[in-house]
Amino acid sequence: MSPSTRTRPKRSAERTRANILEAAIAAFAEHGFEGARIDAIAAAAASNKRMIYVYFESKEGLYDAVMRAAVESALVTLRDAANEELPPEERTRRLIRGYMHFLADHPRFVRLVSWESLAASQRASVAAADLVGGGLQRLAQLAERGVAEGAFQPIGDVRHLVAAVHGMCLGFFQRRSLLESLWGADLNDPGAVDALADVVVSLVLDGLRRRPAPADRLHPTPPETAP
Amino acid sequence: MSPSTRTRPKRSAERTRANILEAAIAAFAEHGFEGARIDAIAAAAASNKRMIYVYFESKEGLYDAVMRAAVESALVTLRDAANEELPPEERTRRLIRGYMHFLADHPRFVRLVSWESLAASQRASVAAADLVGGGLQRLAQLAERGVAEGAFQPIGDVRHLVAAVHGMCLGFFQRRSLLESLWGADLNDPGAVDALADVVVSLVLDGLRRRPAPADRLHPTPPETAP
Amino acid sequence: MSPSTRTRPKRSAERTRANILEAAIAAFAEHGFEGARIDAIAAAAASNKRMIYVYFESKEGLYDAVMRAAVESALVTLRDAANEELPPEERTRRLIRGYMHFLADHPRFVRLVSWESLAASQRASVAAADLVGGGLQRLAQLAERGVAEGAFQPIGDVRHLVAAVHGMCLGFFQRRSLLESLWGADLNDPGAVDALADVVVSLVLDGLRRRPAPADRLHPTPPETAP
Amino acid sequence: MSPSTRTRPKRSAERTRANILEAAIAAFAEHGFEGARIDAIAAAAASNKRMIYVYFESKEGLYDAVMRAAVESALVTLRDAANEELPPEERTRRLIRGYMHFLADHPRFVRLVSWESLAASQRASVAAADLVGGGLQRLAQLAERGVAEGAFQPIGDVRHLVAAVHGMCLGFFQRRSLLESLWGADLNDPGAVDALADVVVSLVLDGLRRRPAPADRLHPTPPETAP
DNA sequence: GATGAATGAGTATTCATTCAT
DNA sequence: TATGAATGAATACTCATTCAT
Repeated sequence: MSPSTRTRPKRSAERTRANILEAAIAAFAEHGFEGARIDAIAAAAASNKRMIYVYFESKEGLYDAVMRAAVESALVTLRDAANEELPPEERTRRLIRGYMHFLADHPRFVRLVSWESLAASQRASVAAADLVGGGLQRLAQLAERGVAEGAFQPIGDVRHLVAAVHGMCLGFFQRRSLLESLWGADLNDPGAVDALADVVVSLVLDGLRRRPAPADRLHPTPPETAP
Repeated sequence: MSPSTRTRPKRSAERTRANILEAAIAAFAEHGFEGARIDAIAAAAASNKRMIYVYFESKEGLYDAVMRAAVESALVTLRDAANEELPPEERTRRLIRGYMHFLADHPRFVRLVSWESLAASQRASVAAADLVGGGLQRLAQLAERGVAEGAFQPIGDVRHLVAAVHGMCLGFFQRRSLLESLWGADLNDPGAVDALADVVVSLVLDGLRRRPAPADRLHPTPPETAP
Repeated sequence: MSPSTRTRPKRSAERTRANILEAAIAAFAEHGFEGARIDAIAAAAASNKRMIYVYFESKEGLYDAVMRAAVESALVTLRDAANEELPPEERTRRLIRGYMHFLADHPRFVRLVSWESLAASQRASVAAADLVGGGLQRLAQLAERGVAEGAFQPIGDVRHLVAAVHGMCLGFFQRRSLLESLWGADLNDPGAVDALADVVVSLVLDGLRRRPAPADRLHPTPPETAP
Repeated sequence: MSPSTRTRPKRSAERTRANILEAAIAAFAEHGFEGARIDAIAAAAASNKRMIYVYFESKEGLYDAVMRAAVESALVTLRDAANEELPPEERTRRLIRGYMHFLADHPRFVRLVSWESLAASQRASVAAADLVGGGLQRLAQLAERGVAEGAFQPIGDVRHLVAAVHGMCLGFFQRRSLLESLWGADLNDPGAVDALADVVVSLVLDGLRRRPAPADRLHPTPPETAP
């Protein structure tokens, strides 16, 4: 019995599972946990309702698998960007750009995370919270390194800062359609996403307040230390 | 006490309507449109299911009333803050602080808006979108005035900036419980909210990148104090 | 206390009752017992739901009153036509014409009777059955008098004949809209009703079969008495 | 007996569908559209409520299927009778007898058509109207052929005549229980139906008015016996 | 493993009817 | 007498889940 012949049925089983998962991702992203319909998922997967229960045990089980898959794919995509060795500012720019492009390219991920954060009180799918929590902590470490290296000034709690940046980036894509119609823009266009990312980067690095020419920079910014 | 002056009739349309609306706000905020149960709302309002249909026509009608009420309360709270005549930086600080305190004080509003933005593709409750859209546009005008007055440097599209700030503020409270447990903080504490708001304000006004202070920075920020 | 002042409230009470009854006739005629809505009737009567229960005790009570009123109005209209002293043929013509005009002028009566005959198995409103039954018996007596007077030939059971004629007449108006659209006719037009009545009269009196000229009429019709 | 040849699987879509349809025919015939209860139909079909929606989509869908089935069965039964090549009088007799026996044998059909004609204004189930309308037109053609062949004298509009006959026949069975109790007869007895049909036939062919027999009337009615 | 039929608990909605004023 | 609010039982319809083949 060659391994290839033994693999055939398993292949098809895996494919069924994958089809269901794919259909479920689409459904849960679109309608949320309550709104998604098992019937519709089975139909979209060109499979049978019973199979969902065979492979995933219940609607909740399926939902968990969906969240796990989404988080996993996010991790894979984002890990690389975070690990590059670059000067703090450039690393910041890269991270923000990378994250925003990921969000732009994965609207279903954005929606899944959003639904999940709303339902968090009721269901116990820790996956998403872990992802966000873990990601935020990692970013906080990077930011602290920037401070330690003297590139960044310490404003308040670094973890707050990180959460703020995360909110900015995610927010654009949570309100994607509203903003697109408000701006007459199309966030499928990578150029548009770059421009948006640049706004975030500028804001994070330089802020909004106009300041005098760099020639006479002698004191650190906090004005109350002045007199 | 004559019966005609009795102010608390047991059968009062207004009171019943208000009870139902209150219960519905809680339910829709907690479970979203699909997840909320008419039965539960009627029970929580200590009223009868039928009354919901008398006063609100349908679940969707009730939902619309809830959104309208939420948006209205938000507008009332925010209008004042936006209308004050103050120098741009101070106005910015006030607006951000005011908005964040509003969000901190109205977690149900945060959830309602979040559910709504997810369901926007399916339902046509324009209320929330209008609020956010309108609010963003108003803020954009304010920011542009700041630029015109020479207080702000123009970074990218002002509307992008405004959306970014909105995302920051709202994001904190969308992920409220996650962040609270991550930070060991309690966002019911006004002080904690102030601190968070200050991070946002600092970020918006000054950015993160450390730069030498200008020679003539002798006084606190308000520019109009310089003769 | 003059009778006129004492009558005032009674007048208004009677008027309320009459309004309700009128609205109920319309509603029951249009939608039948199950389909009629108490709410709609109260609204159409520009009165209050409670009044219906005050005056008629229940939906069924109201329905009974409606049937009684309908039957009564029918009796009033039809009694005269039947009591005239005329030769049998003319009386037949008059009766049929009169009945058909009554049906044409009272579509709600037609519908009420039709609903009732369908619901007869379930409700015990004998009124309509009595009317039809009583009317049929009266007609049967008239027909028998015609036979006794030698004007009519006895075909089968006279009661069958009467039921057949009743079915013809009523049937036109039970299928009124279908026939109107099929014929391109308008049964509100008295002329059209007359024409229709003439068909019935001709059929009843002379039948369809063409027969030889009247000159050589020597024997009574029944052919089996011939040889 | 191999399992594959087993003809009575406990789970058979067709059987379930048929059971539901049968139960629905009974229910709609008995109570009409509004009065029929989905719960009761499911119970009577020894099936599950859900199945009704799987097979028929909605109560209205089920009702349509019921009407379609009823009409179809009527058409099958009546088509043959109408297509026979016979002399006009005999064809008339056959048609009337056939139709009346069909009505006597299918009381549910009578009730369904009656409910439908009352509700016609509200629902759009064209089936029944089409049947009656189509049937009437076909009969009208037959009658006109009789006139053309010289067997019938033209009285008024042929279409009126046909509607009248239809009303007679249907009317007997719409008022079935009333007439049965009035006559002390049982219309389940084919003989009784025949007698009733003969009344209709006599009326249609010869009318009621007594007239002297024509000289050459030597033989019983069937004209083809005269050489 | 895969399929389609079946089910029971639940969901929004409606109705006739009855209080309270 | 009249009014408007309230109610509980029912009604059409839906869903996740489980048999039977």
